[in-house]
Amino acid sequence: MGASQRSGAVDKRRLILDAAITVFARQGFHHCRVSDVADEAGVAYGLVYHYFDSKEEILNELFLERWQIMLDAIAEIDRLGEVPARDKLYMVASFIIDSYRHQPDLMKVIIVEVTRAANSFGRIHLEKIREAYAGIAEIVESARREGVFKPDISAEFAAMCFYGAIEQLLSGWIFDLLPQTEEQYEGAKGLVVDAICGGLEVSKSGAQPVSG
Amino acid sequence: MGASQRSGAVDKRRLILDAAITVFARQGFHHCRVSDVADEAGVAYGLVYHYFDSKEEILNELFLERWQIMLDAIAEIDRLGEVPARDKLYMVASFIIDSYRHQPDLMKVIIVEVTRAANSFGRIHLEKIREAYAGIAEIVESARREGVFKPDISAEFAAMCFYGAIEQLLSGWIFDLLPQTEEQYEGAKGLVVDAICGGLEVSKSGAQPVSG
Amino acid sequence: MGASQRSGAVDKRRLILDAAITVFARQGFHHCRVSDVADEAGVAYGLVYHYFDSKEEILNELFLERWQIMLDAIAEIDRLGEVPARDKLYMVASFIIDSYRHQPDLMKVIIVEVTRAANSFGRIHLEKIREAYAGIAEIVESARREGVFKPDISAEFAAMCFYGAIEQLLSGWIFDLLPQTEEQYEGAKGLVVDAICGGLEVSKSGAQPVSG
Amino acid sequence: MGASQRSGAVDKRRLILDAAITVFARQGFHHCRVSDVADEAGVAYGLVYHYFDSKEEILNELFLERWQIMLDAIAEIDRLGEVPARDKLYMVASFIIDSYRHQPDLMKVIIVEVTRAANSFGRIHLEKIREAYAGIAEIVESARREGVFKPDISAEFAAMCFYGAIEQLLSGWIFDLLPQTEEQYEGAKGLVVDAICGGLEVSKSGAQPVSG
DNA sequence: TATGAATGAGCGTTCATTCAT
DNA sequence: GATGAATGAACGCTCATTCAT
Repeated sequence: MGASQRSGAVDKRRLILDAAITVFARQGFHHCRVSDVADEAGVAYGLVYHYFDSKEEILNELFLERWQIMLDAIAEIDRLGEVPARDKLYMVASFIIDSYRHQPDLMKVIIVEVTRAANSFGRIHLEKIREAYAGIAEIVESARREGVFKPDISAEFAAMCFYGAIEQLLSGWIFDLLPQTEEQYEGAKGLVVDAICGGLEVSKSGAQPVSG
Repeated sequence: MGASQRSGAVDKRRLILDAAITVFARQGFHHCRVSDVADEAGVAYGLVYHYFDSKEEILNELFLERWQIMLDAIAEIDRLGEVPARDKLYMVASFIIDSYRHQPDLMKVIIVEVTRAANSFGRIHLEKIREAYAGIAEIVESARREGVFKPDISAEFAAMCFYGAIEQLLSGWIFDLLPQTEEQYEGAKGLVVDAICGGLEVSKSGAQPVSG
Repeated sequence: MGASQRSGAVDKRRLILDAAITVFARQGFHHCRVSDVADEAGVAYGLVYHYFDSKEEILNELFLERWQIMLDAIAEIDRLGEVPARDKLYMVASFIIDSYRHQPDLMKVIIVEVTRAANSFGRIHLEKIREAYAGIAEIVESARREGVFKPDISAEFAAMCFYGAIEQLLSGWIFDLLPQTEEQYEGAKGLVVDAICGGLEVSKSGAQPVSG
Repeated sequence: MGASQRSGAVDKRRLILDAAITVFARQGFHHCRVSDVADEAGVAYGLVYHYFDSKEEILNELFLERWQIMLDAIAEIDRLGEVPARDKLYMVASFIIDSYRHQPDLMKVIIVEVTRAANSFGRIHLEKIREAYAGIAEIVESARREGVFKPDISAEFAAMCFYGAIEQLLSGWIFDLLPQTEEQYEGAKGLVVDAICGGLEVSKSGAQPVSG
């Protein structure tokens, strides 16, 4: 943040963060050394400690930076007025999937090292993580109030299912359990919303096409 | 295997495995020492290495032991004849949630340290993990063939959503983001199936109550 | 020594000693485990401690057992009356080389792990080792007194050269730096005596053929 | 290599190597800890691993460093033109004995832990060790071709005897089996050459005094 | 005798972090 | 800012040895 930003100058801090994404994604946070990150960034590893207090702080920053963007996006989607819940959820799914599409390594790191590793140091981010679920829950809750979503499935519960399904898709891509093509990414957006909102079962009402 | 099994005799190997569950769950695999496991088991440090080749092997065994039981359960459910897909999925959800209910620490370890940590050593278990998804996918595929489930959502995709939703619920319990009561556990079984099969949206056909 | 010697019964103690020779020679004393010795002997490794106080004691016994035989042989050769010094030295060389020929592993262990490792635990055997040199020195000293050997080369010095040359030959065989055939072994006996007694240089007196 | 070389600055890498010589010689390679080396050098434990990959690498470097100097010396002596073989061998003996005189600990380490321990890791240095014998053998071979040395003792064999005799002398000094005075060292040079070249026996031709 | 489970001190190695330059 | 030498706590693993059976 406070790093030199003179035009033309290389932002070493950013360089290190980006290198960390690559290295954490490739080797895993616990299986890489600070020097691996420094090497990837092409800087002396002492410099890492000039910009960051610890190895964990790098991960923290990577997570917070990206996660906040998502929180903001969800909040913004949440604020949209006359948009149907299904469309809002499509936008959320879309945002998360596009995040992976554009920065697969970063999302891999966030999911593998933070989101699901919350028992160790990720615990400090639990509140932030919960915020995302809460944001999604609000979308669901609105729909419940409007009678569009079933009343017997709590918004919190529904939000967890929805987010869980998406994160599982990302995990599938991350670990090469699902095919990764542009079509898959794009199709997944609608399908996950269809699956969760419309359900897997064939129904009389049918699945309404998403307008997004 | 070759451990003493006379009634009354303590199986130290089992003791160590159980202690490992406790310690791995409490401190995380990477934040505990082998001596922590030995201490928890009340055995000498070296005995751990008498029974296991490495710290990782303990985790591997914990995972494989439990995961195989789940794979067998899914396979068995899959083989059931005239049972509706929704009921089968209920049984799967039920099995997984009960697994957590009865052995929360073990499931925490499996999810946090193996299932979602597949980028590091968990990688060696990817095939086993994939088998679970495949088992669920078969249930979905049958339902699709019978016209009960939508044809435009692939079985693999649906299985990922379904499993992801359940694992997210477990994560919610693990990290205290969702309330943990017997009612919650029990209710979650039906709700997650309702959510995924019937969808969140209110539909004409309505959500059929599960017969399980 | 005190082991059971009932006819037909296998002497486990001897079994362990022989296994130790094989294992120490193959892996080196420091790079093998007691269990390796037990495995080679086909006994439980607890039994090793029934017969020996420690791993080192096995080596000590192997050394002392064989070395004493050599000391006795040298002493006996030394005592021979009217035999020329060169013939006596031939007999010594012969004895040592035959020892290697018949028990290469044992001699390898003795040379590699004891004789030249005298800085660590081998130090306790220094006196025994010195005895061998002293025995050879006596043969040389007699020859000096009789005027057959040069007076300006002390017997101790000469003994060291003689023994060193032989041990080096054994090392050459042990480490495959010299060809190992029956002819080589046999020829070496005479050649090493020729070299040390007669010298490498061509002389008027010539090298007297050994009568042994 | 990259260590600070400004005058007055201490080369920690060299410091560690020298400390290792002292410690390896005193306690033996297998009976000392890396921390003993670090303590002796007065540096932190980790610094040893900053400069060396392992404990063994330190020994390897100590050996290779010194051994190469000896190989070069032998090669140079070998190349000398009109010098008699006996004088060349005197120079070789002289070089080795002086090596011990000036760096007894280093030579002790090399002989005890590498040269004669070639069955374990020393095996990797066998080729280097063999080179020394080959260098000496060339000197002998030249003498044989010129008719100065006996034709029936092969150069390789003679070289082994010669080197073995010298190493045995060093062993004698190392283990305090031979008196260590400047006179002893100096005298040994000529005596070992006399013994091997001229032989122990009194001959008509007599032992020519060495011109070195 | 014979077994091998049990013990625990010991050691090599790693690596996050500090700091002098 | 930038470097990388220096630090040392921590930890996984080994294995000689003991001991209950």
